[in-house]
Amino acid sequence: MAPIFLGTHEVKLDSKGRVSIPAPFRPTLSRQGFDGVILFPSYKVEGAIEGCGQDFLNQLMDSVNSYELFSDAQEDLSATIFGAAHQLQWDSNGRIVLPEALITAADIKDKAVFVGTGALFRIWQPERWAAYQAARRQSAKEKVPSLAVKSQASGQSAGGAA
Amino acid sequence: MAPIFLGTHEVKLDSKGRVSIPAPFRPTLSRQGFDGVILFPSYKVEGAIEGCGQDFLNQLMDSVNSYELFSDAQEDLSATIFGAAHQLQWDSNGRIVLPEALITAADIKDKAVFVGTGALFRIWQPERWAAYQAARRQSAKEKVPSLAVKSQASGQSAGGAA
DNA sequence: TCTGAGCCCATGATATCCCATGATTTCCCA
DNA sequence: TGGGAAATCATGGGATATCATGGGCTCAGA
Repeated sequence: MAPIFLGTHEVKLDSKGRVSIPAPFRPTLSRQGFDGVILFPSYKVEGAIEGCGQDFLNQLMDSVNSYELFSDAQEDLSATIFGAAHQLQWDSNGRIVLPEALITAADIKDKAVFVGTGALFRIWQPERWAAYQAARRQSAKEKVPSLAVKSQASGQSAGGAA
Repeated sequence: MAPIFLGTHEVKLDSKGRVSIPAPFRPTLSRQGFDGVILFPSYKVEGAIEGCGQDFLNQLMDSVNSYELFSDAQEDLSATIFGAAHQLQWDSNGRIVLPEALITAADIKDKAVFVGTGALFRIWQPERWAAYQAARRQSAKEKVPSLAVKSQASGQSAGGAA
């Protein structure tokens, strides 16, 4: 089955910087080979953390490998994504410790929001997520009226996947 | 599981020139045959040390052999990589002694950064890495979006067995 | 004997494991 | 269909293992 992350889940950071991976995400991740997640700063959206499982990472590796060895494009990707990525295994309660670097990058304080975006998910500071979501909605309405209607009919899910 | 080096780890050189191999890298390396690393001056990036395990070296050998025997390209690669490579076994605490030649080449003083780049990793002098990362990130932003999309789109069909 | 490399032990800091708790949610049965 | 029992989940906190690092000791070669 295609690994799919859906929905929005707000969680708290405890005193140790731990967060629970939303339970619905866990089976999807486990199925990909290991009980954990891979996190990296989003290369598309400033201030968000990108999350995925082993599968997506492997695809990324393949993408990278399809480039000529030591090519510029390979360089950019490798240095940018792999260098900033964290592979984190969750504990017996399904929690991980968010790395300091990512907490800073996303400006996360005591709460975080996990947002499923299909093949991967994002982690946001709650207010930022709200703002981003609002902006996206607005943008969709202005630029693609017909899509906005279609998107409303199919529910909330279309909003965050852009 | 695909051997993958991820993340950025800063370590210190002690008075004997020893550095700890970041713990997350060690299982990946051990799985490739021996408890150690192979280091060589980066072919692509001036001032960085390239690191890998046995697997990547084998892969490199194959790729070199695919060039015409005695070609210039092979000559370059062989001389640069195989000639200057060091095979280093870590001690009971997971440390290696960085060879003088590599320390000089990378201009490393008392700190070093291990950066995972997927199939291999790099060792940098911290400031150099920061500068390089910033440059690459910028470059990636301009070039990578199409790649990212490609990778996502192919996600549903391609198995994760890489 | 001197020098250097490798080996082992010590230590503080950090991350991991494990158990406990309250709040929901799910399930089952009447 | 309503109520209650059981399971799941998010969260807290203490105990334990791991890691990075520092320093001393030993053996080999010069």
